[in-house]
Amino acid sequence: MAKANGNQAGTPRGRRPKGQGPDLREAILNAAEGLFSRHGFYGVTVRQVAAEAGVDTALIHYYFGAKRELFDSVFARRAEILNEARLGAMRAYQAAQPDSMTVEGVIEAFIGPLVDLSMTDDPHWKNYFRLVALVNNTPDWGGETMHRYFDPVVHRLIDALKAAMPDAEIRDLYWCYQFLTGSMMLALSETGRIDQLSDGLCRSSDMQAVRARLFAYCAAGIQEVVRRHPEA
Amino acid sequence: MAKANGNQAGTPRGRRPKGQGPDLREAILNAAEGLFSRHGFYGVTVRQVAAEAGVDTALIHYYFGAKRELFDSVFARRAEILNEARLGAMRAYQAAQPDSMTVEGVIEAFIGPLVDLSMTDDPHWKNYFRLVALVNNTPDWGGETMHRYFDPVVHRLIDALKAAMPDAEIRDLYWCYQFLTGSMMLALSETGRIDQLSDGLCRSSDMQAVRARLFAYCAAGIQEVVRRHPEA
DNA sequence: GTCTATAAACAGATAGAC
DNA sequence: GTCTATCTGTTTATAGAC
Repeated sequence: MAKANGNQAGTPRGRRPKGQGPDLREAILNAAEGLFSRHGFYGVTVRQVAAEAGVDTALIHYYFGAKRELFDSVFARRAEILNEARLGAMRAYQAAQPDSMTVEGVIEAFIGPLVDLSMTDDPHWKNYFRLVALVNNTPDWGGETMHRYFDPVVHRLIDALKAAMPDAEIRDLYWCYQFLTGSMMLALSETGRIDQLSDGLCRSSDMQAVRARLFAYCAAGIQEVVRRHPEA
Repeated sequence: MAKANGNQAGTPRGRRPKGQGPDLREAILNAAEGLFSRHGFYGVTVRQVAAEAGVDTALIHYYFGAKRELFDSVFARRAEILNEARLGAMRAYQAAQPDSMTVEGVIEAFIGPLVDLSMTDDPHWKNYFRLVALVNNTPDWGGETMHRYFDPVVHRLIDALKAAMPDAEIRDLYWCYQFLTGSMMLALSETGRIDQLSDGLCRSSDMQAVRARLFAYCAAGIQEVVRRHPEA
């Protein structure tokens, strides 16, 4: 990934269009989100985004500058909303169960909001989660991006887990978080793999099935690792 | 992804070069493997592969044809070896414990060979696992590719889990497999994310730490899901 | 704000010399 | 087998008309 040339002064990049009819800026972001999430950054051309959004390529550069800045705008747009939802859920749970937090309760507060958003009628969140999964799995520049946007809420999770299990080793919690996020992101990105593997018995779009299993799965795994606290 | 034009007759694509000095065919595959695994299919140009391998682009087309065929060749090359290693480990475990298989034992037979190969001095396996993780996370065409190469060994895992837990619901096992593979692939692709998140306390290259935790984590999770057998 | 037109660079792929 | 040279189409990005 090349260097992202910072916005020069004077260019109207990032400004919202006036409130007149269809918001083309949002249309561009939605189109880019869907395409990037399915084909990756390099697998999508600016022209495809323009065609999908029903605008010209020049307009995309007018609003967002370079292609990479468009991608960053897509990623950033829902990150704040998502972080608010998660922090709210975790705060609410910690407030409701100040002295009897369970591991599974903490996990549910951390993952639940994502599953809920994915089950909304709004299909854009599914695209966004696919995109986050893709970034999370990008060794090249994904780590830096995840770090910038999502580390605070993850540290909040680690703290809550530590509160629920005071004897837990911090290193174990970090590793368990990685296992957890791998499962969560794959489930949320709905790759269709499980449909084919199970010959239709399971459908990757079945978020109800995920909800019914993922929290318990992760909670049991974490507790077992903490219980053994390996020294390696 | 465009149509893959089938090999016309007469072209020497896929043939091995004669045994003379450095094997350029393998050099190309190794270069492509490393680059594709880090930047994805569209993020790598044939010219980059050629430069990395120290050959000309024309030679790549001579050996492999189109870019997509090169990618498929990279993916297929180690798939067979990997499947053999896994099937061997699972067969060996089932033979050693015919009547007392544990869930964790089955899991270890399934994941262990990958961790072992990753800990080898040969760095190419790490690249390959990164590549598989990337394909596994590609909604577009990844499912089909995974299906073609890896479904048999996964079904073998499902069967072994069912043997270890006769009362288990098949649907639960498929879902748990998805959770498991998400954790496993993320851990094996060594994205560096946990290094940054934990501020150096954990290193994603520390396969010993993975080995000490992942098996127990997955086994406990699966057993808990099976124990509850949700109906959703 | 939005589009037309186009510049400038780069991609995948092949023909043909050696 | 391997490389030089090149064709052809596409890509990002911008300048400027409206």
